[in-house]
Amino acid sequence: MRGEHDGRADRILDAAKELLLRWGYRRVTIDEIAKLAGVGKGTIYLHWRTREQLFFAVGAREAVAMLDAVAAAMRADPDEIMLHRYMRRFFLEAMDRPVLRALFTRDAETLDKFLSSPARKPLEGAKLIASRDYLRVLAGHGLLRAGLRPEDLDYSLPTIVFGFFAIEPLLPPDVTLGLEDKAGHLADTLRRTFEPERPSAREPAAAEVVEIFERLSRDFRDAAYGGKHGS
Amino acid sequence: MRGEHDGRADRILDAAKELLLRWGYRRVTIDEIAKLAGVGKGTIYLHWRTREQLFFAVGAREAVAMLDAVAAAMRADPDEIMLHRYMRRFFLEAMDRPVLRALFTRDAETLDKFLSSPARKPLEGAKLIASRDYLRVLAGHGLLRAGLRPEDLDYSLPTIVFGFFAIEPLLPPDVTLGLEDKAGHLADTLRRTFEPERPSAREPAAAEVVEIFERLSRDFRDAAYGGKHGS
DNA sequence: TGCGTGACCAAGGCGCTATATTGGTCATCA
DNA sequence: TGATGACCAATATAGCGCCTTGGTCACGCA
Repeated sequence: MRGEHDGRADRILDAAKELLLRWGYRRVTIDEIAKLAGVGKGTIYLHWRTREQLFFAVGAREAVAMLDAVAAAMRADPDEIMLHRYMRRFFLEAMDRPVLRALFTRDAETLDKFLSSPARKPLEGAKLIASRDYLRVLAGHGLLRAGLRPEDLDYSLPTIVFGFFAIEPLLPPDVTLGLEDKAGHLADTLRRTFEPERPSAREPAAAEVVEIFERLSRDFRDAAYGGKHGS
Repeated sequence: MRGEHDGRADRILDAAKELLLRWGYRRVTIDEIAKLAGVGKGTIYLHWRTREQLFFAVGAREAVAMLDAVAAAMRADPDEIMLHRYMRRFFLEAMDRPVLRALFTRDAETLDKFLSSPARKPLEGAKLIASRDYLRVLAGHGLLRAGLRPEDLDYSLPTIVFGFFAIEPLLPPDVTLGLEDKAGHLADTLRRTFEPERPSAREPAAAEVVEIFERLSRDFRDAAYGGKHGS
């Protein structure tokens, strides 16, 4: 059931994404997606079991693109693996991708019921924001505050990051602050709260961290295209 | 039009609050409130112009109670004026008051349309979380990080605090963390992000700060009982 | 004589039925 | 043997009276 990679799945995901952003989750029908993608309706169900799974795949593919950008940046500059640098990029990359922006800012207009749908679960939450593995590597290399254990971040880190995303739809329209500024404030908060004043060298940890994000990216890719086999 | 303080307004607000918490904003009718308060329906409109204003007053009165508790704590212990101590108490006091908890966690079940109603505006936002005046006093007495101006906090501070409230309804039911722990994490974040490592003495600023919160409390009290005259 | 009241009214909400839409299946076809 | 679209049950929507309810105000009681 896997293997036919003529890009048909991507054409379908492209169609679903475009219609999602144009009309919002509730108004997009499978028939429309099939027509726009140039396939029969049944074909969609050869790739994903349900409508929900299909839209989950749309999000997962965006996450893959973002994670790949993150990993590339880390390969180019090891400093980028620092928690505050990573989350800064995370924020910027996510806000630049309409689907992820809608997801993280909980845009009810676009996502509607999808916000509370079970298929979303693997996408949301701490898993994506910062895997336990990543934090363990940081801690192991002296890149987190002394005495701070990865599990200490389970609550604080996602909560702080969540705030910066969730506040977006509530900001008055006349805020002069740009995305870069906001990302900068987020990074500053995380650096002061979770990182040591004089961190160790980043290079020793870089390869390991990059590998973690590459694996995360593969996981999301598998989840997106292999949705047939459940989450 | 002001002056009859036989506690009638409070009886009405008590009734509105009880019904609000029991049934949610949408299901509570003015008739029910009047009956429970033991007054005629028209009497309610002698105090507030609209249903919205009445419910705003319910929230404002809760805010008054919270601000009074805050001011009392500051009077008892000047250390309490520190930003991280204040916000710790703010979080705990707000989460302990069902109406404020619903307001700050954006509990849609309870508040429904009231969440987006215009009458809410004076209640929400940075005004309540930390007035510019308060931050100016802190800065003036060396209780904020050097070089940090009050307006630098306009975005970061409410955003961080908002995150800790707004994450609440999204937390899995099995989180073992208690309110005190959460408040502690919030305080820790704010202290490390916004306060100096070795802050000056608090006493010199205490009286000024207390006065600011007392004034804020009075403003909310006026807004609650004098709703007839607009927000 | 002026505060408090509840009958009153327009406006919006709610339930009900009939109709249309649509997610998902599967017999059929190339 | 993979792709398709007619088909179906389930759900959403539109239409439409009826009922509820926010807000007013003429009246009467203290």
